[in-house]
Amino acid sequence: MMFGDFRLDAQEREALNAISSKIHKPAKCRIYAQDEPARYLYIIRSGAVRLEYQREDGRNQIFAFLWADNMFGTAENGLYRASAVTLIDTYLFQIPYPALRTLIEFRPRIQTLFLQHALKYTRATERHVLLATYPLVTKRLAGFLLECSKQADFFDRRSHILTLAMDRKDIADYLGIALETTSRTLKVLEDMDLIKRLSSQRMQINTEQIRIMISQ
Amino acid sequence: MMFGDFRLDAQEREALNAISSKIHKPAKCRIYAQDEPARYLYIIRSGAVRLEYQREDGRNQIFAFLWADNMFGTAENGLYRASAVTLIDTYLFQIPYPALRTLIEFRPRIQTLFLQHALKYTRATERHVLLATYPLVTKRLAGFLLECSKQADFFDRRSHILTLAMDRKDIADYLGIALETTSRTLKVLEDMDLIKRLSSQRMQINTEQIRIMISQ
DNA sequence: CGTTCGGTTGATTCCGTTCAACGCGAGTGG
DNA sequence: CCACTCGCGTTGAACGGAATCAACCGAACG
Repeated sequence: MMFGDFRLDAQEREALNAISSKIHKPAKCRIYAQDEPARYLYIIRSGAVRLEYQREDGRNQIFAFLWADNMFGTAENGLYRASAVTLIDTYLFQIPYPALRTLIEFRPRIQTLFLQHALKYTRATERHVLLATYPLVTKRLAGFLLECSKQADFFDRRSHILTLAMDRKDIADYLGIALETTSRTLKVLEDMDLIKRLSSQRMQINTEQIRIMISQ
Repeated sequence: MMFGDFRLDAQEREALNAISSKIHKPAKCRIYAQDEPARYLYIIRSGAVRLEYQREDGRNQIFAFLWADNMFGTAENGLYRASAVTLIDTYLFQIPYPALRTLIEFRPRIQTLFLQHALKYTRATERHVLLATYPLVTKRLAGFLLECSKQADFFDRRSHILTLAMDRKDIADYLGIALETTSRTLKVLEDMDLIKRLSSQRMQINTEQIRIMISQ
């Protein structure tokens, strides 16, 4: 990575802190809506957020699920490109764009942080493309579970138990499939002994076997 | 956009120029390969490039088609994430990463340029997700043609004639469909009077009607 | 004139969508 | 406490669209 080792120094961190406010949102709460003027940039302190895009034809596409330490709220022509909605109880940093721009003029080095995050988000979106274009839905979903299991907060490495913060519709809208297919395919994965469903939101997953299945 | 109005000043441009070399690649030439150590960042002066990702299962996924003024060559853990291949005769700026890092330490403001490009690429990738997840292939391909028609170098606004720099396989690998489907779907679009094929690489396209079709 | 490569077309198969019904737990009010 | 509803997840049957495998076409090239 280009700036993998970058860290803000104490002064920079404080300067950024000075213009940020800490805010809280309960679960299933809209933080902002698509096409609304982009006033703030957000950083997740804890919780989870989905970015969703409303298509002209009425369907919904989820661009990303975001976790602690991720950033969101980038704009296109001054407007938010997608809506941001909390999946669960979430705490955020809220940074007003005008103040941020001023800060960056004085301390251009801070941009590295944002460049770092932009590159991270881009990689995630590329992985998203890879998932969403698997011709077989089993691979899409299996790959999605692997992706989720990278989130330490929601995956226990000992017991291999994954807790999903999103519902079936969210998964379907992320992978571009019908929500019934999500259900059915989870069953297929269970029949292949790749996962064991404990409840609708919790499952034990066999990461090794899943990886093998995907690469075939 | 966050830094839509940013421009390098004369000094900065010169400093960046000093560490860049101008190189040339003929059509269908590999610039670098996936998983190779990332030594250079590239900016396209003229021409067109595709970024392609080789999957474990042997299939190929194209991440993006890039045109003049675009940047590519970002790394993950020091390695290129995808291969870069020219579609046509292409002229590039080649910027070595070590020199770039040093330059940025002295002139951190230059980073804005890279942040700008990263955000632009991210938006393109999000549009890619939207295209690749249309349930109907006709919409995927139609949307792709619209996307291509944004490139002034390859689309004549008067005659509405689009020149494709990529072949059928590339389009298929970009949209996640079979190459035969690309052919068939072009025929469907022609039967719907949305396009008129002049040759395999050139076609006249009805952007208005296509937009309407997609939003239904 | 034969070869090769990219593009097109055809027939069959299969996978995911659609529309519909059903199950189940949580919350609510009588 | 039970009946009812509501949201969410699951299951079933029929349909349709894209993949696959195969053949074919035409232009470029030696």
